[in-house]
Amino acid sequence: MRVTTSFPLGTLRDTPSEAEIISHQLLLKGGYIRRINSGIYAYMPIMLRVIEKISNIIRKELNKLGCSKLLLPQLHPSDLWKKSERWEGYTAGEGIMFNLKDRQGKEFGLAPTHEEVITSIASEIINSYKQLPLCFYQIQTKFRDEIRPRFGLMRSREFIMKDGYSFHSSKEDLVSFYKKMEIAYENIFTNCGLETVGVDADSGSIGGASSKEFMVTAEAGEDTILFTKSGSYAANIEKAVSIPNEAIPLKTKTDKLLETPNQKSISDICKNNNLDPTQIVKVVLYIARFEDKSEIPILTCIRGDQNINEIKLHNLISNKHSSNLIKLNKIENIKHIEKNLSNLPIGYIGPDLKDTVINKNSYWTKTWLRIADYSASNLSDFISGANKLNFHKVFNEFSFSEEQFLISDIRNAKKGDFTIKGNKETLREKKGIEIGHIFQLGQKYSEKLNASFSDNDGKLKNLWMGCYGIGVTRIAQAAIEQNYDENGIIWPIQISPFEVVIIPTNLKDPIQKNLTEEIYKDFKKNNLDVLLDDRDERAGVKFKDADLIGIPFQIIIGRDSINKEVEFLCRSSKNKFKIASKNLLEKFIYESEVMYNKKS
RNA sequence: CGGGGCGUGGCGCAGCUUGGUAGCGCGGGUGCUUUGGGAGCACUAGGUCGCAGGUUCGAAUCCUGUCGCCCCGACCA
Repeated sequence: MRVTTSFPLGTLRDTPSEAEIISHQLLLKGGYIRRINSGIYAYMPIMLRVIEKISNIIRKELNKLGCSKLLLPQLHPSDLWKKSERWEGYTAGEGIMFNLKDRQGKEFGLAPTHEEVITSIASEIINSYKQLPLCFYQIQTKFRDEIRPRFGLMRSREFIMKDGYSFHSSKEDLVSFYKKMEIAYENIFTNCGLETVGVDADSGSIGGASSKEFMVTAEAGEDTILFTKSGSYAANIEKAVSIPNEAIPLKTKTDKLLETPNQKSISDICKNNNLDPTQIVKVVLYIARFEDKSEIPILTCIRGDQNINEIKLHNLISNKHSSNLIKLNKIENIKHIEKNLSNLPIGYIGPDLKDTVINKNSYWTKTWLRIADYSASNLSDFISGANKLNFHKVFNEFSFSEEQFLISDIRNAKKGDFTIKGNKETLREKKGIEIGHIFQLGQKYSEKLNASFSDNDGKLKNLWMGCYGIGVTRIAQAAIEQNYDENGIIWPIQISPFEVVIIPTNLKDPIQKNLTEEIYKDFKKNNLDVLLDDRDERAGVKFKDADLIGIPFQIIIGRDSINKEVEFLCRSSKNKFKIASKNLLEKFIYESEVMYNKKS
């Protein structure tokens, strides 16, 4: 490609002020993307080449696994989503699905994901176990009306994703395919030149049993991952389990009230009464709203030094209830409290808070769903709220009985905790960017959408499903977050828009011009990804742009042209040397092979 | 949704406090010089100052409303 005739660069001299993180700044400054609206970007020609490289790597690996590529519609009729019972949750309130009506008044959603559509198709074309397993995938734009789009392509409202869906006749087959997919994913990310970590993950609103996320570790990441040094354990903090530090036993052994005026926080109580946070049980109230419009008040207990993991809590409540849990809010809004609760001593609530505080005329369920984390239920002597303003209470031999409490893990694991593996390893913490996620969905969608097949025993059974996502545009940005320097991007060669850029320093010199053309044609003839910066610009401008856009190799054609010599420069190592032009092609092929193999 | 910030030419910004009809740097165009790390000089094009009201002889500037964007949080997978 020639910059002047077919490949305009569009680099910027100043960084647009909207960009906060380095990868976003470099994408904008390098002319890769342009913002059209909040979370909506145009991919410029140079960006599209990166996207296509990533797509090709994905396609090769998935085809090896026997997956078939297809393309599904993006406009989905609401009835499909109503069948899976996700329409309300995805459109109402803070749902993320853009939705609209056609001229007939029929409702549609703009696809954030494709489980419904693919399951509906699979149910039509799969009749027999003999057709299984099958895996379909597509690479396509997804739409999500994010509450807060940010960081460029990291969390945008329109983004390109590879999503794949597999169908199986048994759970065992699903599990074995899932494991193959896990390896395929590792290959894909390695082939993209990325360093990733696989972690146990929450399966979220997609649903399903087992799930694993692939993370690019980077400071700018929005997820927190907990892991051990040895690699024996790695999980997203949303899912991570651990053993908290030991509690300090409470000395006071008698039931009594503790006057604690204006001591609403754990730290206040500890400071004023010479207590340790591990001697306190913290009670947090929530209200859970379900798809069927019912609302259940939740009372949670956890040890004072620990924090509630609302995702675990969400999943726990969701599993205990037949309708979908749409929203879980802390009870802290004064208007809500006044409307539904009476005599609630905020800041002084204990695990034995009476059901009678819930107003008779409230539309909430009239009993608390009481949930205790293990860290609380393991305590029998502790301090907690006395359910009386300005008083706490010593609880002595209190029992979190299973009749009254749902006892479970609803705690946030944190760095420094011991793992549950019993090997005395402690957890470390890093930020990560989620670029891939694989799920064992099970039969959730095949049941709801009635997708069944005849098994070899002649019985009609529901399909077993897996689903597998990769954020294509997110990979591109994550790769930059992992590979840049003060001059710009340093692409891994596997996903770089070009493998090499030719920079003639003075095209007015006929000797340089001729040599440039000679070399460019030679590279083209050998099917190499080569960009020729044939602009009538000063050399410095072209050097700056070449560094900024981050092509891994640069060929500089200058004064030494007279001797048929050029310079060959490696963007990442900054190594630069002179070479006779007749040896250039061979040298380049060798060096690029080394670079490809180094990471893949 | 809560908190903070910002909307002035393609990009980055100043001007606003104290109203007088818009400016700087980069970028664009033309010419000459220059030519290995974002060149110099000269000329030049380009903006109804987010939008709508209001105050005033006069509004980028003051007032009211509104829209949008960015950041932090809530939330979300």
